[in-house]
Amino acid sequence: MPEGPSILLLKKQLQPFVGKIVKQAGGYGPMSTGWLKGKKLKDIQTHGKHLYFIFTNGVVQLHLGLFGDVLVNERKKVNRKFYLEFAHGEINGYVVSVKKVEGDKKLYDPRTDILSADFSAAHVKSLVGEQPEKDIAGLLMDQKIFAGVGNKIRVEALYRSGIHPLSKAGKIPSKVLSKLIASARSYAKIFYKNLEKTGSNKDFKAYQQEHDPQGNEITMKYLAKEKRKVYFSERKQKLYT
DNA sequence: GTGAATGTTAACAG
DNA sequence: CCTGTTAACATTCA
Repeated sequence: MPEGPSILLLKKQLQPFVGKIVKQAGGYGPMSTGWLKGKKLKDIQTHGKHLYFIFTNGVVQLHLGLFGDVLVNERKKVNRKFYLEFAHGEINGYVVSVKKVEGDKKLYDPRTDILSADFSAAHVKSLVGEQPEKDIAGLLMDQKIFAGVGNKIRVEALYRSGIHPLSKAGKIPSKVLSKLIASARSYAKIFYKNLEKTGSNKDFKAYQQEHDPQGNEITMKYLAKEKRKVYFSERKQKLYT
């Protein structure tokens, strides 16, 4: 379920709970939940694929992994990994990972979040510049550089900016790299809009396709190192080495 | 029944 | 100690 846009939509769906008091918290996860009872949910924030529940006495960081799901006022048959119950309604997390963030250290750097208003293309560009020897496909999945990018956004952003996934980051011309960063952001927004409208995103030009919209052949390559598949057009995406 | 899929992190080896 | 590889987590869909 989760790439950045799914998490952002989740935040929106959870807004009615902001400012409300937790009646009961729990779940079978390893994090203790006693400290949440009777506390007010001050705010909900996101960064990339992370969701944060902000309380006065701590922060709960939630991640959905590959199979995670969060339901509002609904339950599945299996036990909840983490939940918050309020006087009216509840938030139920399944197969999520949860941990408490202690103290008031900075939670994240919004400049790297492709869905944040504070995103900084210049900052991300300089981070990419620090690892010129790496393949661009690998860096796109690095959450410290491109927070919120998942396999789908990666594949589509590379296709839309005409870059071969195995290009060396340092060999990509500055202008082209800027285009890639812009593509990642704009595709994430399309992704979000589709989720909001229809509940799913199937707007793919390359991901899991055999041909692109112009009929060009799409190649699938299995990246053994990360155990993920990338899809691209040999003809339209230039390999920089 | 089988296999694949939007992801991270802990544990281990070297 | 640092770095890279492997296992674990556990669900839904085709």
